[in-house]
Amino acid sequence: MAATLKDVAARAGVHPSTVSRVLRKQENLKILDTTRKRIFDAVEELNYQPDFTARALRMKKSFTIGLIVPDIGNPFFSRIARTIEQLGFEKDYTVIVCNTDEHQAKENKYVNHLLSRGIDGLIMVPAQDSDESVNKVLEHKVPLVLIDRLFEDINTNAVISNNVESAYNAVKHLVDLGHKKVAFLRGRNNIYTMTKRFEGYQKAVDEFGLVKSDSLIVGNGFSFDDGHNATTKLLNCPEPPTALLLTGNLITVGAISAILEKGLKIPEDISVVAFADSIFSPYLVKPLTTISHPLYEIGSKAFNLLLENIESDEETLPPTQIMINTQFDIRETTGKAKAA
Amino acid sequence: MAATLKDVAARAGVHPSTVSRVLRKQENLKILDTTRKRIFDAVEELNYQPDFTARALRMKKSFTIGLIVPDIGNPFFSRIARTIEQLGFEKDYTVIVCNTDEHQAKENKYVNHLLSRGIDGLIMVPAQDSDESVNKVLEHKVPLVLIDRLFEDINTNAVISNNVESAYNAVKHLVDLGHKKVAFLRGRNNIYTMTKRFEGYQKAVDEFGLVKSDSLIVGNGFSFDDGHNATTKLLNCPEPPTALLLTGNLITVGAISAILEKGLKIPEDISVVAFADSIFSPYLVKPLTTISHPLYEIGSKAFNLLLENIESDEETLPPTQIMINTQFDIRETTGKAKAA
DNA sequence: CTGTTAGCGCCTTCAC
DNA sequence: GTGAAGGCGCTAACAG
Repeated sequence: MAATLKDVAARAGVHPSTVSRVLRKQENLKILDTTRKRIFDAVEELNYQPDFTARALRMKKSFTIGLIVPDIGNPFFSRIARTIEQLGFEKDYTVIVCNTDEHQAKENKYVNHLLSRGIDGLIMVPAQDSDESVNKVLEHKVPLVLIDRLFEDINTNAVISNNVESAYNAVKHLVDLGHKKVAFLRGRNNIYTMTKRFEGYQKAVDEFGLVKSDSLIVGNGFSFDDGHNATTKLLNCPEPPTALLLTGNLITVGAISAILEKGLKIPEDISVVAFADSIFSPYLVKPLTTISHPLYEIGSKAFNLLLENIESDEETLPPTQIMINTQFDIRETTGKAKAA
Repeated sequence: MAATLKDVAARAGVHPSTVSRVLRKQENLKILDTTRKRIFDAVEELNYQPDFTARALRMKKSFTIGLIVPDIGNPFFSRIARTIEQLGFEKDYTVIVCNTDEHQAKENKYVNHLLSRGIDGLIMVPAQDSDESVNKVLEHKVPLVLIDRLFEDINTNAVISNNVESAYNAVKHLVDLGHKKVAFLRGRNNIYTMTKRFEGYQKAVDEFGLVKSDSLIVGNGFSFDDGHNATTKLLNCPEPPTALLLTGNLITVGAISAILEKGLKIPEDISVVAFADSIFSPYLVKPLTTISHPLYEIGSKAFNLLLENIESDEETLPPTQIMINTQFDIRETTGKAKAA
């Protein structure tokens, strides 16, 4: 078994509490003479490491934060996670990663679990079927920062993107290229980002007098298959759209695969703009025109906001919402609309 | 503050230990009469959740496993992490994710930290500058499974790939296409996978009488820039290679960008085979010929092996090493060698 | 079947 | 400056 405070104390010939003090107190707040050396020697010899669990129990502070995301396998989330973990490391916080797979039930289970673990704070991308778990966290007065999605009727800390504007600009770009019929491939319905992006899409459709039809709004999931199926369905229409607005990494890959399977050319036959954050985007079949996120910025803003809340003496700070601008890169998957 | 066992006990008019038992013991092993109901009611009313930290301290079991990888932002690792987390969830284990960035110092710090946290097991991709941290984990008798890399002189559990064979086959494929001058872009040196892949490369070079030159062995890092710079250097040679064997996701993106910047065509001017695990691989400039890993399989094999070790009564089980075969997909980045 | 007692390893009063 | 005592919330061993 690992050495304990008591062991160190015995070996150094002092009381455990003394060891505890020496090991933790700032180097010399209350100066100790040679005891100090004896203790450090003992620590060295016994290879003593304080027991984190015991300390957490006693201090009601775990130096642990939770990170709940839909899918850490998705580059968007994994790169944000990377940043958060890295900044946490610098501040001695450790992060527990949880995937909800967009399931509310999993999210609830995780939230309960993390709460009972005594995490110091939580960063999460809510699955958003309900606000149950968010409220639970709030009730427990555990610092919380939402990323990418939020509930408009709950005032929480959040780091989100300018979805409406991003989608609007993307469609406008297509309009400038002569497109009149633009499809919107949404991920799961009722998700904040989707609602907002759809809002931007709609606004542009109305403003520029594009073809408006429910048949152009397709998809209901974030996976490769979701993207593939929705696109296939679209392309099988008698008069398919000439451009696609894709709303996620995996959806994008699925859509591209469906287009290629159909033997269509991008952008000659169909243009594509995607919300995508893969490092591979610029090197696809055709370099992909994307709306991408400054992932490091999102991760670090979220982490710092959380840390502020954790370290604040106030029980709860007034919520802060940070808006991050996406980046729009016009590359080669968007081109002139085919003449009708 | 959250309710405690004592609170529940008081409210139910029983002793805390009784509550503890009722809440934990399998539904009816030793049957309790109406006390049970009183307790459950109290739990309900107080919204009681057991404190995980206290339980961990008492039971010396944290239901937590550590996962140390170089960079969770890299799809190879993030997708493995996803699997491990998911399987952990099913078994009530929670996972702490750590990025080493290939730095031994960070790895050591993390290992110490995780150990002092009392993790039940550890899955790691060692940074491999030294075996210090691996040995430390072993000393502490904490179940350990290595992924992707191992130390040949330390007998540990591990899930690795058939690197030698994979690299050999890739080069052979190039040879079949007429290539005589194949470059090897390695990631960080002294890393198990690199050594092995290089071994396969060398074997093929020797066996098929390819051009053998140190100038064809370039690169020393896993980043985009590493891939970009190494490739640029290669292409600036008076007689550049006609094919490249790339050994990582980011290296691949960097290499492709360098090739395109030079105005060269893939595969007409230069062929490319990559160890790559991005979902985007099939849809690159040219669909990428890849050696890819069954990531779910790697993650689940690793997790199950770890779980076996955690749950075993033996203090240490004999180490198991599992070899996983990569998949070779010939797509369109490899073509006939240019006539000299 | 349920209460009592003890203690996991640590930190924090409060004395001396 | 250092020791002693108590307890964070829980479980385990032993009584009854």
